[in-house]
Amino acid sequence: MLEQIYTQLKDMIATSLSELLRPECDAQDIHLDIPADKKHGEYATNAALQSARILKKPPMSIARDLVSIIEKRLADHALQSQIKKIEVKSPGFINFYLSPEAFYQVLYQVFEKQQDYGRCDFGQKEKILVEFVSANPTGPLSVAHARQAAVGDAFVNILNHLGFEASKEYYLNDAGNQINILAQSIQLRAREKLGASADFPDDHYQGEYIKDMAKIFIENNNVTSLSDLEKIDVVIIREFGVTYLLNVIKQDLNAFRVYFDYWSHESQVASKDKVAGMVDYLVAKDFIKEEEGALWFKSTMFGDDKDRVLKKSNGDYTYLAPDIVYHQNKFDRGFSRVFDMLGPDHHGYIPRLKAAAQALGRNKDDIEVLIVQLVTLYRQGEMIKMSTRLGQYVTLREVINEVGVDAARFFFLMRHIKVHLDFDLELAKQETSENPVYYIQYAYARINSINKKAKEAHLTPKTSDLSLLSQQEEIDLIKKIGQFTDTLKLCYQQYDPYPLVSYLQEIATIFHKFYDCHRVIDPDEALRSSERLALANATRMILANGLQLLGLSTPERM
RNA sequence: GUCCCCGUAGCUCAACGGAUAGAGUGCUGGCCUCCGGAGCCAGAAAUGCAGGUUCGAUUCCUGCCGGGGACGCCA
Repeated sequence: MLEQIYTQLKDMIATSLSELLRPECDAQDIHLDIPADKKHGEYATNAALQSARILKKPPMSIARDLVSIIEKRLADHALQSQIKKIEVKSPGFINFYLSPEAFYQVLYQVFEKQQDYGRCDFGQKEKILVEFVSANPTGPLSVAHARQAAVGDAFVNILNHLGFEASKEYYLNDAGNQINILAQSIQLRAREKLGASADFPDDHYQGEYIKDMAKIFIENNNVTSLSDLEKIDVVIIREFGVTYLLNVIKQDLNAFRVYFDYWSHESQVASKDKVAGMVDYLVAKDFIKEEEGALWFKSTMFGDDKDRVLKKSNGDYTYLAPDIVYHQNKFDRGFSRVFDMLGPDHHGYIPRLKAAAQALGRNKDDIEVLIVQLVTLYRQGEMIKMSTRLGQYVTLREVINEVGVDAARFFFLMRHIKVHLDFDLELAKQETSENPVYYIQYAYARINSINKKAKEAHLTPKTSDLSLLSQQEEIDLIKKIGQFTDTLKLCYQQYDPYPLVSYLQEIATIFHKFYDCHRVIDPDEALRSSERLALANATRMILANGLQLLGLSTPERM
């Protein structure tokens, strides 16, 4: 409802302004904002300030002219009953104050839509594929992957709530060079187990889990001697390794409550012949050049700063080649836009991907790359050093075991994706009472507690006379509830679920204040109690929806 | 050398180009005869430096200083 008022009001300001500007020029973009300070009303526009230069008049006088036009138009408009007051404030802002009736619509809507509140057709069912985590199956997931998992999962949930048809995809690099190294690593560790002393190269996977895998492999295949082992093709070991680690990864993700819609295997979607076919296509399009015995993708044609090797002089393809095939595959599957979540070390890869999109005949914005910055783990203020190569890193599983899924997911979500994240394990675990996720969940639990008391008192939520909700804290809460959908849209615009996190903290704060100032169940005022109960339950619905979108639980009690 | 991210309160972080720069934490002091004190209220405390664009800059642009990261015929 507030959304409708917002767009209608914005339209009205735009047309009124263009009346003022005529014939000089057309009205440009109108900004209608929600002021940070509620003293400035529910909405505010800077239209007068912006047109001061064009009209060569003082902003204040433009604002007054604009308001008189708006008021004239308002006279026979449906909006009139929704707007209580229009005010001009120095240096030229126009502030709009809504009538209480406008706010109360929000509550009706929440009760009507329940868990579907906030759903809209904003996304127009656009098919979007979000690929994230996509860690190579060469070891358990680390905390860096964990951040992507939490962010990607929440982001897709939000997109779907906004009316997109978004899916979660994990791309499994099961064909590259690193998989051969994985197989060799297992093989070497198996030899060691069987008594052979072998050098273990630095570029092989050093983690202890490789030794465990070697042991299991030996047992599963009844290998009792070195000669038994020699008879086994390394391909068998490779398959064992990938399958085993894929299973580990899936279990870790499930424990983290992240479930992917699709698992694409490089070996299938980008097989050697498909890659060769893609190269042929690019050659035919003249996007390929040959130099120093290698084939280069002429990505500079599409804005990249240098051309990129696609096929090495030794005949092998680089990572880029199957990746282009893979992205074609995504488009072939009917997705109109694809999002790739990558680590900051891949930011140089973005122009290559955008170039690829264009070489495939798509728009460069059909591939969007979301760079998720690194996570630094701390324990009691001490930084934990990690190295993937040495197999020294904290796994997702360890974080889950130590701080729990809710706290872990929340910590990964509590910063913009573009900034480094400091994650202090002790903070997430020990100071639970000061942990922001509990602050939000506590608000939810409190409402459940109120509901229990209400039931005992035979009170039910009612919205028959919402005008009883006139206290400042009540109005503040209703207004915040009305901003839920806008917040989700902001998440989409920023390609980041963070705004929802901050919104939930804010609404929890407002609720706690409301709770502290006013008794919901007031034995002396049954009628008002019912209305307040309705307000509390609308808040409960928002908290539940928001927490669920972020993949956080909604504990009835704490 | 080129590119990316970040410099805001003691610490960790906010602020679609807007009005008096907000939270948490820590510090000081208050609040349950009552729906859960994992809560609420009050106080002190900040935009790295120099220019530019703008009616208006923490935000955008340029340069500098400082911190982190990336720049392979690796994946």
